[in-house]
Amino acid sequence: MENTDTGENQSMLLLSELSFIQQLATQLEAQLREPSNSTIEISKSIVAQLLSKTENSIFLANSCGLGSNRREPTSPLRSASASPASGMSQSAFRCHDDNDDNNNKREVSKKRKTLPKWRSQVKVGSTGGVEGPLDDGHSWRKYGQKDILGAKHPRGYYRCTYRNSQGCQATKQVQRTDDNPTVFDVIYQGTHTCINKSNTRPGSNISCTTNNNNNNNNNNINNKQMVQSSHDQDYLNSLKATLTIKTKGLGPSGLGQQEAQHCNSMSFSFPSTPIESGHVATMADNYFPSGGFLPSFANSSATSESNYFSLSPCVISGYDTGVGGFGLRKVDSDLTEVVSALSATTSTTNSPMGDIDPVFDELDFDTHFQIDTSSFFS
DNA sequence: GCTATTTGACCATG
DNA sequence: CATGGTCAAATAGC
Repeated sequence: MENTDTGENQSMLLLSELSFIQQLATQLEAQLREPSNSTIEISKSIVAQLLSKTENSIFLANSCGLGSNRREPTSPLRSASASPASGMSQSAFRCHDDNDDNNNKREVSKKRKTLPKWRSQVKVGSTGGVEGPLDDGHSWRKYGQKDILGAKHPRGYYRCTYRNSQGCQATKQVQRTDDNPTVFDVIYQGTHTCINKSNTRPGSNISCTTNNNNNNNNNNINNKQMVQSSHDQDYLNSLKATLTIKTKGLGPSGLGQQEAQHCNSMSFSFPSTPIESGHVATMADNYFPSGGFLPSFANSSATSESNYFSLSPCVISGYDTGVGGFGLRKVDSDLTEVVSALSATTSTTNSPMGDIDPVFDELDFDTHFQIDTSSFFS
């Protein structure tokens, strides 16, 4: 139905993104014009946002069909065969042409998604704590489990509980690592477009905007996005003020290259007061070129401990070399039991949020989008 | 009775 | 053809 409406909203969103990019560029220029001792940091932040917003804009343009290819990833790793049969990718990203849903219903779903992905590693308590860590602030429903070749543990497949009611396309795969039973690999796919009512944690959906623009949320989404955009800077600044970043194992000096930096694990210590997930999200937004695609780190579950996560991309040794373009090293793992238990106790508070290692799926951005995250906060 | 999970089957992809 | 991702019927739990 309101296809055009949705399209317009997408366009509006795109415009707002572009507008924001312009503002950022202006700010950057101003910074460079009047350098201060914080210029570098600020500039980096701005650049990060620029990248993020640019990517976002590209994505929006593609998903809205502004480009010739409706959704041609900037680096078509996995979707190399974006064959016409890729009904899923289309429907998953459908911007305003979902009226043929009825026709493709079945076909659609079994297609592999080409939604943006990112990976997190979540560590649970060594005590086998099933609690908390996987509660990322969203409600997930398990829809499958699969034994993965070479992995000791099966992989669990989850989708947003509100998939049906709100059309939220977010999914995640959870797998326990072989190496460390307390560590789970979580691969998020797509962003939440749902309004998670059960989740009272503020901001858990803060940036569920970019890809799947559904139904009637468009206006809200649009607004949200715009608001968020206008606050990104503030968020970033406040984050810089409040975050304590510890870089393990490597001195900042030694890292000349992005790669090196990627191999450094960084951990962020949030203030004892649970940070607003909105902030987290925004930070993630700034960190992740994918812009709106952020994992719900906001492991908000009222756990103070959860306000900690670390980035250690190097854990992902197989960055983008592996399977199907999602460069994840196949971590053998399985999460299922834990997750199952979790789903029953998602509200548990003692979630020692483990390590979250965001890895961006090449799907939507090129490798040059790698951002020197280690220097954002210092 | 409703909702979530389990699990075998189906299907796309490489 | 092997593998991984998803569906949907059966089952379990509340």
